[in-house]
Amino acid sequence: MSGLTDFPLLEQPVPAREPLPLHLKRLAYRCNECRVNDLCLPTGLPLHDNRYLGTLIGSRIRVRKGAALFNANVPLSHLYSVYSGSFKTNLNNAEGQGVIINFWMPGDVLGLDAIATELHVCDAIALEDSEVCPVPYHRLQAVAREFPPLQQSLNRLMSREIIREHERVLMLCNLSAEQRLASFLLGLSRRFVSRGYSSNGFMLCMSREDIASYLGLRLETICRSVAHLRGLGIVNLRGRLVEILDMPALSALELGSAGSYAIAELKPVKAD
Amino acid sequence: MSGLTDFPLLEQPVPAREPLPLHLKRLAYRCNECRVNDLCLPTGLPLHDNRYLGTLIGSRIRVRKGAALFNANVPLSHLYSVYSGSFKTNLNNAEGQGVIINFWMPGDVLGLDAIATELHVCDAIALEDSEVCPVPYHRLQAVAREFPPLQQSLNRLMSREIIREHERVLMLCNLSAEQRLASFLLGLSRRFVSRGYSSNGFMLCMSREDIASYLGLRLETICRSVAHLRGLGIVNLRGRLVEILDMPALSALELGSAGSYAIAELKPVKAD
DNA sequence: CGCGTCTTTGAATGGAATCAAGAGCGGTGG
DNA sequence: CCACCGCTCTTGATTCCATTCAAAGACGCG
Repeated sequence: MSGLTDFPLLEQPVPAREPLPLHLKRLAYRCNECRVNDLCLPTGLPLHDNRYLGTLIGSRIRVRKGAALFNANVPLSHLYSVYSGSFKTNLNNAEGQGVIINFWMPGDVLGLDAIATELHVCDAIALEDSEVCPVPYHRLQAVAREFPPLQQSLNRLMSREIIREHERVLMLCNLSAEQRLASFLLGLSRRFVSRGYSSNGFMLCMSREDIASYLGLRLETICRSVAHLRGLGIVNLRGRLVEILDMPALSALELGSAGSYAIAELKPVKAD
Repeated sequence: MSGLTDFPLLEQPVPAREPLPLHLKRLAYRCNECRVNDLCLPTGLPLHDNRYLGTLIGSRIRVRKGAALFNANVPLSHLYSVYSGSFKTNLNNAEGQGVIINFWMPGDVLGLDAIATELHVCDAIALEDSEVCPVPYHRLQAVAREFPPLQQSLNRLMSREIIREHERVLMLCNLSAEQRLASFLLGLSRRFVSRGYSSNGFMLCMSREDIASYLGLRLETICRSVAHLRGLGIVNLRGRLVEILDMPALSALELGSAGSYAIAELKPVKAD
């Protein structure tokens, strides 16, 4: 609204090909060395060019397990990129009904849904002790104006979030409880892989109730579905420790009986 | 990617305060006189300034009832703003299961979900003979670079779409069939109001099956819920003609029995 | 160890899906 | 004008899956 005058940095924009002033270099380096920069805002930017980002991102913030990173109806000041740990975002209506909108892992950017109104719409709660990189939103806008690839990256993040919600709706409308759970585990697995972790062994950072809320079910239904998958020998899931034993079978489950994998042939296996 | 060279217009950007060349004026005028420009891309732009938009928006395209404006997996060339008529967008998975992602009315902008991959993810089908204003996407990016309020407007549209999906998920996870229908009718009503139409009398442009898909239900369930609301004397809904008889009661239904409006007191009314 | 929280499992219930049949509606053509 | 057709919509009977209510077990933490 008020133009660029709030951001003295931008009145002398950094020339793209000249060496950076020292005070920028230190911060810029942070993104370059970050393990998840390819998932975060720098997505698609040439790495040597995220000097622009470096001028943006403040020092990391620690959030204790159970604490809120932000709450609904609070003005949007920063977007937050998860550096370590994990979060859930929660949408509540006036009557106290709520759902978990998403779980967020390192590299994910929180707060995009607040851009429309400049008020947060969700509560963001840390699922474990976590760290985030704060990105001052108005400054981001200004920098993105000077550096179009950054704007593009932001556009893509928002669009991808729309698509993710599309897929969630598809799940909620078409899949049974067990299919939803299979889909959830596969989704987590893929996300761990893209962060360099194992695809078939990982730790859940959320409770059964959180999973239920995310999948549009009750926690008892999650327990029953877990028990069933365990009985089929597809996953070994005890407490929050997940081990996927038969990835193809899990994928077949997610897709429903139409899949090429013959689910009917899976026999229950006695757990020892 | 390829910079500005594809867009000769932008190599001599229009100075913000000088009179527009004639060839721009004609098109710009179109947005100014459009009945829904305040819902569309020009949202929040000073009207005298949507000269920039005028350079963007091509002449309107007509789409026949039942025809596709675009299909999934097709490269994103344009965003489309609905000028008249209405559309549905459909997301299908590999197994042929699908859902309706949204219904689109004049002023709504279609295609934002394609920005991440530059491929459309949905099919967009006209529900009646319709007209859209095509907005070439790459040109839009370039113009938005020169004219930041336009970029802001685009950001807000995307963010609002994320929020809309949040609310849809909340509905799918928490509301009964009848509450979903109430919520759907109220949503339509509000959208008609913001377009200058009656809040309590309108025509549905979609079939029962489309409504069912949107609400995560079966078409028989829609029929039953409609019959029940009719029996309660809350709506007069016959075929595709909707008349909301008791708006407060409908709102109370949407919110569930926790609302201040005493649903229990509503007695079934004999239809004549 | 004891407490509270989270998780598991069981039995009964209920709401929406499914299966099935018939009614209404609009368009077409004789 | 009416008969016919296809499509959408409506209603009924039954089934099934997830919810609800309930109680006990496991786990982590002070």
